[in-house]
Amino acid sequence: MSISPRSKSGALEIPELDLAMTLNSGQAFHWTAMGEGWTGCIGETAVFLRQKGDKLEFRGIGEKDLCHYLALDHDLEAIRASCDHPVVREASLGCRGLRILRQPRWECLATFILSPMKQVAHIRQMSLALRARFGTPLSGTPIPAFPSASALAEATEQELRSCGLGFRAKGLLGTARLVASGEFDPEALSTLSTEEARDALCSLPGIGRKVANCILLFAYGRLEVVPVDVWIGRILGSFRGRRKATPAELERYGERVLGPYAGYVQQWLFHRARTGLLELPAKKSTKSKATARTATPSRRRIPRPVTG
DNA sequence: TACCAGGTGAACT
DNA sequence: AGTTCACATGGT
Repeated sequence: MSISPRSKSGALEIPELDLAMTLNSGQAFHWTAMGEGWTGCIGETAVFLRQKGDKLEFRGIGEKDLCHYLALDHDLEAIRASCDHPVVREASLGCRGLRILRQPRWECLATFILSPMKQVAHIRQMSLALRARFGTPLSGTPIPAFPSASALAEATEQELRSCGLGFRAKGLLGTARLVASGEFDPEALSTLSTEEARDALCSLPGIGRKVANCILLFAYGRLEVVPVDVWIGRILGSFRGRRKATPAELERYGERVLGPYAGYVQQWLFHRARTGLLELPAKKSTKSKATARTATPSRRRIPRPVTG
């Protein structure tokens, strides 16, 4: 793999990073395992990454940009300490090293328009198809960047559908046109409050509350927001008890119970549930807590997803 | 085959 | 303001 032959490279000592878990946790969808490392790109820059223990080797990108993308400045220990819910504690320990990335705005925004009613593996397929078809290959590599808004705005809905987007093609095309024309500027959201930025995102076709929250979390560093998808809905519902709740109620509940870094907590729960490792206390056991802790049959497991 | 997936938007009560 | 429905695709 020839990534930027004589460009930047090096190695970093990382206190706490699980690169594989981070790149596979349903935030970014384009990283590909290559041998013991990962190839992909950060914005318009082709990148190779490899983690060996506490050492992170990188090629193609400068240290500063890499640290920004991987959010190595997030204090994970403090974030773990910010929520003392017993189920969260267990999930947080199982997700040590999982970091919420700082993704390029347009790329993250467009990719999450692909996400409704799709599994992570399918979002990956669609995003890779868009890159292959509409993205420009990065210098000297077979890796295409995510297509610009202009590139997608010039496509037809049928062309987008041919990448497997289904009904999502219309929203992506409409949003790409608004961004390409300058009518909507993703960069301008960074100075707005979270509420204002969310309203702005929700004005775009194909973006509702949940997708807007994903974008705010994964591209704008709004670590307090809680995207409520089917998984988080189930989990928060089980935290609350059997009473049925609207998505809005679950989101408010999550913001309150999961603490100031609710977005991080949500990501731990999502990742553990999706990989089949999250167990929840039985909803109303007649047994004592001590019994419930050791007797595994009294615990309820969140159903495993259809794996992709 | 039937069911599900990091939902949204429009049309209903 | 809450509920219901259509919307594409691919995997188990």
